[in-house]
Amino acid sequence: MNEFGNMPQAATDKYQQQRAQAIRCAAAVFAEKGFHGASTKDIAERIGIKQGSLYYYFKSKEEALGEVCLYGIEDYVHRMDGIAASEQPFAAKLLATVTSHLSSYRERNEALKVHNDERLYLPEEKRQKLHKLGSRYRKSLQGIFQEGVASGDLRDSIDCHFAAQAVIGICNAWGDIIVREPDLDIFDVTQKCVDLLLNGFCERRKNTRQDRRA
Amino acid sequence: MNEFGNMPQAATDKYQQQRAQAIRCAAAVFAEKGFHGASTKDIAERIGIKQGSLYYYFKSKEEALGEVCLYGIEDYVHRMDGIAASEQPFAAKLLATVTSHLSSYRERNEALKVHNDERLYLPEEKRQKLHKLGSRYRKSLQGIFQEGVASGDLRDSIDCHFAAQAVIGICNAWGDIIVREPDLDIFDVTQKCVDLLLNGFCERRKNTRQDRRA
DNA sequence: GAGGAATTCTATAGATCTATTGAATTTTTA
DNA sequence: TAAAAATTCAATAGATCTATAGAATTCCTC
Repeated sequence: MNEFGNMPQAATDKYQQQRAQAIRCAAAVFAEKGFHGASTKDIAERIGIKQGSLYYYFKSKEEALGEVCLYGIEDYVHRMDGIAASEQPFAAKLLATVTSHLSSYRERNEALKVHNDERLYLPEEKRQKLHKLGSRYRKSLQGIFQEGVASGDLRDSIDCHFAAQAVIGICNAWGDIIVREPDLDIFDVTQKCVDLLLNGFCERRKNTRQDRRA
Repeated sequence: MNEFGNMPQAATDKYQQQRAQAIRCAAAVFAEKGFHGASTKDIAERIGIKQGSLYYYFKSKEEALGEVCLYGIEDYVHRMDGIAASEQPFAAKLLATVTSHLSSYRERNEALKVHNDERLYLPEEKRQKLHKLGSRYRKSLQGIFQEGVASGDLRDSIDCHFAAQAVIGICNAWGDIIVREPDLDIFDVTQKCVDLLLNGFCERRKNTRQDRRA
């Protein structure tokens, strides 16, 4: 105990590292059992400490959930910012986006799953914060499509909102599969995904502009 | 009480109807709070009975979850069987599939959500049964794509497994949105979805075969 | 290695929650 | 309408689970 009781020493490096480890453990447990199905005992055991000690790192179970959710998406939201701001042609941005999204599933699949499935159990304020991050992601993606239309790479009849959500849907569906099947090649899936988005599945007489570029 | 204790009278029509109503209430509560987050008291209150009375309709909370999950997908799996077996051209089957999938979200969104998010908390046997239904759905959809390739409507370079999962991903993403936004027109979303799948988003010089048919 | 700071532990209060049991009530049947 | 069947209820055992408090232990620094 220290002069303030058992308050954590948020300033120290060691504390922050151990907390980060605790967040990853919590992610694994929440991903497996869900927020309400996972007990603080489960999480503590995964970390290798006793149940009560968990509260040295988190004020509550809910706070732990918040940290896991944030950890799950902060990374790929930031990568998305970079892609959207970069000076690449449309097709390259789309490819980078899909690769990034699918890679997130490999790297942080547990935390990402928790974010997708459990964030609604967070208190309003925290949920709002995550919602804003998600919106930023969707808007960036939608912006990429709008640029594609403006540059003439895409048909001007397409609905960019629909397109962005469709991409997210495909990436989430295949993200789950990628997690289940570790031998799957992300780049291979990415290629198929981009091919669908650009060209569709329909038989074609003539090569498209994209095909000729490749 | 009857001669067998308080056993439910599974044979009677009234019992089956009330049980069906209980399943729909359970679906709503599970959808809102998740399986572990929802208590039997919550479910009973939604039905309008006391907590203990719930066990007249379900052997356990887990059984209730199983019934909700089944209710969530049985309908659209069966509709899918019908579509796959029908004698329509490829594009019509694809359109029917997407419409059916999106409509399921409107009609049974709570149970469907529960199936998607909570079925992993079911005991092995029940989960297997649902998994088989899901597989049947995926295989039917994949089969439709294979027919499309065989008939020349689709490029023979496409990966039908990828295609089927992509369709499911898009439908799930847009299904969620459709539930949140009641004013959205399902047919409009369906059209955009099929257009993406057939033609992609890319600018095109020549009309495709599908376009000319329309 | 002594003293203070940081970390973990034990123990527990108090609030759930599931499932069971037998009684009470309502509905149906004769 | 009275008996029988079906449905609901109240009460509770027993097993959780979260969060707290203060003691015990480990770690670091001088």
